[in-house]
Amino acid sequence: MNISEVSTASGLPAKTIRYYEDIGLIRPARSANGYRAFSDQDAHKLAFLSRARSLGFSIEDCRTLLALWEDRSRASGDVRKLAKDHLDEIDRKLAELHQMRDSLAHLVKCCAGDDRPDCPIIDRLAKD
Amino acid sequence: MNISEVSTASGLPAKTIRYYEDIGLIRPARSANGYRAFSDQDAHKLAFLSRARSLGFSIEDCRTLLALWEDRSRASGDVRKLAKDHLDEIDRKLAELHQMRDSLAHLVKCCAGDDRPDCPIIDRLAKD
DNA sequence: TATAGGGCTTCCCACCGCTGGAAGGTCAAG
DNA sequence: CTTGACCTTCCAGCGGTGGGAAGCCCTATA
Repeated sequence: MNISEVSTASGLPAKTIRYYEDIGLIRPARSANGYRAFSDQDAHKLAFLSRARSLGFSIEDCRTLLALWEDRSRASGDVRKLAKDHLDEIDRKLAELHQMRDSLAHLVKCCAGDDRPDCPIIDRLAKD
Repeated sequence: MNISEVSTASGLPAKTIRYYEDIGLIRPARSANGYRAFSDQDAHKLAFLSRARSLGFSIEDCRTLLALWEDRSRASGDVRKLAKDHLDEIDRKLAELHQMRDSLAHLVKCCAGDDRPDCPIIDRLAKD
């Protein structure tokens, strides 16, 4: 398989796939002409990576997850811990974003949004 | 005021303040010794920036907000639009994060997290 | 067989918003 | 006179791509 094929199959841009090789997440073979030659296993890995990334795992987490995937004697506890830590991090970000959203929504609601200069949003930022 | 003083006052790291000068958000004067000499107005601007950033506005949005703040003939509608667009963006991110969180929470809940290798998290990522 | 087009390669730069560190000038206290 | 805290500039790097240049390779058509 050439890169465009695994790209379509995995949903990852070719650029991203080359980057993943650069940082050692995958090691596709090379054809005689220098083109990357992806095996089915490479394609599976890329699909795995694509799904892990879409769940928000960092590249380093993905590296660990790949290793755990390939380790048949893994402990599911290790996977769970990684996922739980990530979940906690997401919850932290969610709380932060919610906080932002509520403040902002309140300000937007209070602002007349007309031609006059008076603006509670600016006032809040300036806090004068 | 030297940089450490406005840093403490605004809650922004000195590095960040220098960066803000670099990109033209503030233009503090200079003392004879080459040190930045911040006026009260500079300090106000930095506090404004700090609050705007903590509401998640991008640097470019902050630049616009600063200009609107200083424009006494501004239309509050312009401020409101900026804030509303940002709010919509936050809502988009919140939805995306919620989606991640729910998928991940489900998987974490389903995983035994013990010494055995069977793991629904890995299974989902591998989708074999 | 020549040529046109697409796909592939490597390489380097840009993005955002800082952050760290090195190398060196300045200032106030002891 | 030295120490140490503060300030300066500059350069590099983070994550995770994306854009684009320069150049090779492959296939199809004229």
